[in-house]
Amino acid sequence: MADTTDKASAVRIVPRTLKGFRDYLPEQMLVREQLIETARRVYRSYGFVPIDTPALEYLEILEGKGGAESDKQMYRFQDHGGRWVGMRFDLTVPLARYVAQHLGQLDLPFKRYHIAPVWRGENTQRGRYREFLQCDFDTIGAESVAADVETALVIHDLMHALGIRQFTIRINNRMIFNGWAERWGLQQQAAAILRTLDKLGKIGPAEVERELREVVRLDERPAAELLQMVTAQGSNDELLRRLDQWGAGSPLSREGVERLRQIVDGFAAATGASLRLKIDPAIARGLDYYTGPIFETYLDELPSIGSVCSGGRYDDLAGLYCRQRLPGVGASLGLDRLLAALEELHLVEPVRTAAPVMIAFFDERYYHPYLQLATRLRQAGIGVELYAEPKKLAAQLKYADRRGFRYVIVAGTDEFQAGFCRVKDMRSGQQVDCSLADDAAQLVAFLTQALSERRPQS
RNA sequence: GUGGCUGUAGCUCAGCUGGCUAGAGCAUCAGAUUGUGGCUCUGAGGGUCGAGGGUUCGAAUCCCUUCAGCCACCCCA
Repeated sequence: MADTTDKASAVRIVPRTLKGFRDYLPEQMLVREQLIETARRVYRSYGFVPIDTPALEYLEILEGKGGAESDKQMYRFQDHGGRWVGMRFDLTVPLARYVAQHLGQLDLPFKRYHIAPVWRGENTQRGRYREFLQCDFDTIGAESVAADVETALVIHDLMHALGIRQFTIRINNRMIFNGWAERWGLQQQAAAILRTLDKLGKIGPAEVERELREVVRLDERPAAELLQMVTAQGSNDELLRRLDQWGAGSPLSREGVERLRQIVDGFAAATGASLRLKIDPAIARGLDYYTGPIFETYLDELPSIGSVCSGGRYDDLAGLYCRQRLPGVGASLGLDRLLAALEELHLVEPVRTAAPVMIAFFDERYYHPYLQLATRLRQAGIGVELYAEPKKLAAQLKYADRRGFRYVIVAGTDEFQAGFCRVKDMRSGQQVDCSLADDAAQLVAFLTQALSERRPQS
């Protein structure tokens, strides 16, 4: 028809995606899903339960909760009913609303995990997108250090389960800083000071001091004192001792140091390996709502990509939505950033198939027997893909090779008439014959055995 | 959001100061090998030179705008 022709030659819409928003190819999704599954397993192993919340919230719920910066980055608009709404930029603020709203139905301490996308309209960079997946876990309504220790432990187990061996959880306690600010009457400038401190790793102590003096307008003595604390180096024990001396003039600071000590001790007791948790007085974190211990997790081999799992304690987040004071502690795994890092470090094994076995669609006349064989194997719990069309065997094997199938089943007239099929191991190239008698029992047994053998871990 | 670099085939890139029908490697498809992949050889297909506009006899090449990616600042997962 003329219409069709016109349509084909008419202006085509350019297929494209928004800046910072991405499509995921199957091989990427297979890895993503695997990581998500791992995170889920670890969270559940500590008793965290899943929740979900809407992507969209009333603007008043989200506004002003993550500091001025997240307000600027938030996607906001009026919906069809003229309501001002915003897309969530993290999972912590929605959690606060959620807890306040459902307090009656929740058992405290409430331990939940939440794996969902969040949106931030900031400039993109490697490992930094406008839509990305966060994997949060938090404990609400527990003030004890036990919840802090557990947060560190979950991060530790998480990294381990994700196959990452070279990582460091850096920990600090905001109370130490807050005690200092209190002593000097600088609570008002706290946020600005923290923001400057956060640059320490990048611009160095001298620049930070200069900025503290000139931009934040600190006097010489408090600035020098702060620098002394923040640049302290040494083992966890040494740092605890020094920080304790340093904060001697402030009960709050000393309490913070003591808490840090308890976390380090608890972590060591649980893991027997305290090296992964390192006290770092320079960790500041820009987010305003943290009040206690704070965590950042860096990959030792790629620190430049930033923290892949961060969090901390906030003692009054839900206070904005309800009267009850609800302390909480938790952290967030940045799955997309982690994945970008793993890819760069070549730590992701490319997987292109979801099923390990392929049946070659080799002879059209045996279509039904192929279907029956596939069904039989699936019933036995073996993932099977029947090649989508009858085609040259060489092409099918090539496809199987590229997609990474472990085994290909080849059967044509000769085999079916003799009652067996050939099973080709795609790695070794070797073939074995399996009888199809007795509902293909031999084939099922062979594949079950072969696939259960653990792949050698890289 | 501000500044810098980049954008040529599915991928990685070449194409010098504007000038023949825009190339290579890998990948794809076909054949050599009518029922056996990864190697080899032969051949084929595939390009709005990111998009739009401008300068010019002539633009992948120069200018402007725009979109996207990367890097720095900022902030952060």
